Amino acid sequence: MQKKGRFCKSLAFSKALMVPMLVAPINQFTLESKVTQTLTLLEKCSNMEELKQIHSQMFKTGLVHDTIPASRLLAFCCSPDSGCLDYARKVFDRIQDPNTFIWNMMIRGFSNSKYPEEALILYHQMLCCSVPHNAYTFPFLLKACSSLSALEETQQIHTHVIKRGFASEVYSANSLLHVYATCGCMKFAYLIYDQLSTPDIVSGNSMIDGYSECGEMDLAYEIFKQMPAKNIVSWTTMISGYVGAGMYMEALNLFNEMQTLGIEPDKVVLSSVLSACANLGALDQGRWIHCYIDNRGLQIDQILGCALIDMYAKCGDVEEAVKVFEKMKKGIPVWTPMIVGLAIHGRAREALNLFVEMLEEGIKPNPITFTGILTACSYGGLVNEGKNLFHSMQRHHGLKPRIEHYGCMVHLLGRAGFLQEAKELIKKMPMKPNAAIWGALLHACQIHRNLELGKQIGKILIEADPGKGSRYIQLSSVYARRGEWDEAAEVRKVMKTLRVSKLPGCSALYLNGNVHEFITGDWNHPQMEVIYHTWDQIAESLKQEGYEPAIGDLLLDLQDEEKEMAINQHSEKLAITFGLISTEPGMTLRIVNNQRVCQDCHTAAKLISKVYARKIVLRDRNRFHHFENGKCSCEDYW
DNA sequence: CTAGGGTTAG
Repeated sequence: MQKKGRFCKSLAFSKALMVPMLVAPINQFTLESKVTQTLTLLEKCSNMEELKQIHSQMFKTGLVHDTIPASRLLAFCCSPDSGCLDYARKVFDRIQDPNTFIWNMMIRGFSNSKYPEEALILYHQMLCCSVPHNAYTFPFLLKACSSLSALEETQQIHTHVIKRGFASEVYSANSLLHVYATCGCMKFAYLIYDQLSTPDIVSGNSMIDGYSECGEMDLAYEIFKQMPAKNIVSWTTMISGYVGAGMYMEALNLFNEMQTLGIEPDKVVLSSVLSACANLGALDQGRWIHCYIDNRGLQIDQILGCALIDMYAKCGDVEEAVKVFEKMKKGIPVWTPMIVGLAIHGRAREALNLFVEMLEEGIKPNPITFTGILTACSYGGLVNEGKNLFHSMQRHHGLKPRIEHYGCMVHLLGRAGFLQEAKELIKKMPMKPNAAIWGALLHACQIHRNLELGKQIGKILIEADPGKGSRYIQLSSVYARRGEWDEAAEVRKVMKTLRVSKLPGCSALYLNGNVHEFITGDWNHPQMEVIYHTWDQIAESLKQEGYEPAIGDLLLDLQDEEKEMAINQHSEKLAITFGLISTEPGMTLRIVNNQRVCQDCHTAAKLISKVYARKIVLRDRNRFHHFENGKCSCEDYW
């Protein structure tokens, strides 16, 4: 009975015999030569089709029950790229008393798969079968815990690690440490780290990563600094930790230090550094890295290409981004960051064309592609295209719109003046609207002067995002615009009582590799006297062109003169002024600002581009403004 | 066998 069952199962495997022979049959000589031949075949095997043929030959030669060839067979099935875990499972189930090696392999297979929970189930079975553990068991198993963020299971396994005497075995200990670190349990992670008699580089790297994830950059750096030996992973982890925490300058400084020490960067650390450059708008550094990549002949993979294109786009040099994209197009195409890049520069039509081309090439868009393309539509005022794309997301691409896509749509509708429709969409959306959604609607209310709705939304917004200063300012300026000064002042007072502060406005100007930072109202730049004096002259010449300081949105119940003074101190103006006096006539000014550019600075920049015949490329919090000959690429809606 | 990377609405 049992035998018959087995035979039937083996038939299921030999189905592969029906397809043309991919693998030469085994000559049946001695047992030893059969084993060697099978092992050689398994080594050369490159896909499941071949594997199935080898497997069926193993039935014929009887080698299915031989531990070594059977293990090899399983190993192939468990490999993440070309294997097939279902098949592995079937093979495994028919092995009598699998040894530790085989159990480990199965656990590893599932921990690297889409179903890591299966690895935990297997481990449970392994325990039931009283199979001994070895040094490989826990690292594989804990990898599954780490992908599942399964803290409770990790703690249980932790006790097993101790009981079975693996607590001081570095691989097991490091694996445990890593799970705790990725789950944000730095107390436990530290416990393990502290108890290791000689923590190694991997232990340290996991600690750095863990602290970075928790935003504890000082502690992360403390570990980094104290590590007796570091490798490229240590540097990468620390640098990308800084990038994740928004500490881009620290990331670049550390990268420079790394190079001073003669450590050769690889593509992993370079993609992190490129991200830092992108966020800072540090075009020169970014270009340097691009040159470095080319000179070293480093292979540009998808991630690196993505980082490069994003860097060029966010540093204002879209043309260069397009060059990189075109060059990569044949090999590893990176459409999404290119579409996003065109979008933030307001080049909506080009972004749309690229999207169409991408579909024609048969490349599947992902959710980020859609945020990019919807952003492009909203900046370009392409309402119908945007609506159609939004609907096609689910209908044609099987992607459920996420909150950020609704955000794009609120912005798209709001920008075009369809405030009610935007409001309806928020009401209809299947998830709870967040601050970004309300913020987009409120901004549209301000732009289209629907102040009644703006007041309502402003209140909701503060409830949704009470810790953010700019939200109070937004509401307060709605009141100010209506001339309701008492209410405006009241909002400000609440802000003060709650000790919510507003991020100061900051603009950076990049000149010959140096960064010049200006903060609104700050006089700390050595040439500040000259800058303010020059601005007064510029303002005079702009006024002759019809410039009137736009003080209507200012919140405070100040005299007009005082208001004018307040906007004259905006960091954008200081940076532009400094740029005008520090560069040759005709040179493009590149400025990065940390907030949404205000109405007045926008108007001033437009006029300056005409009067002083300068191109100004201004990156604000959300997008780029290219000022040229009195006009802005955003067409005055941002 | 353990550790590191990119693109995400306003």
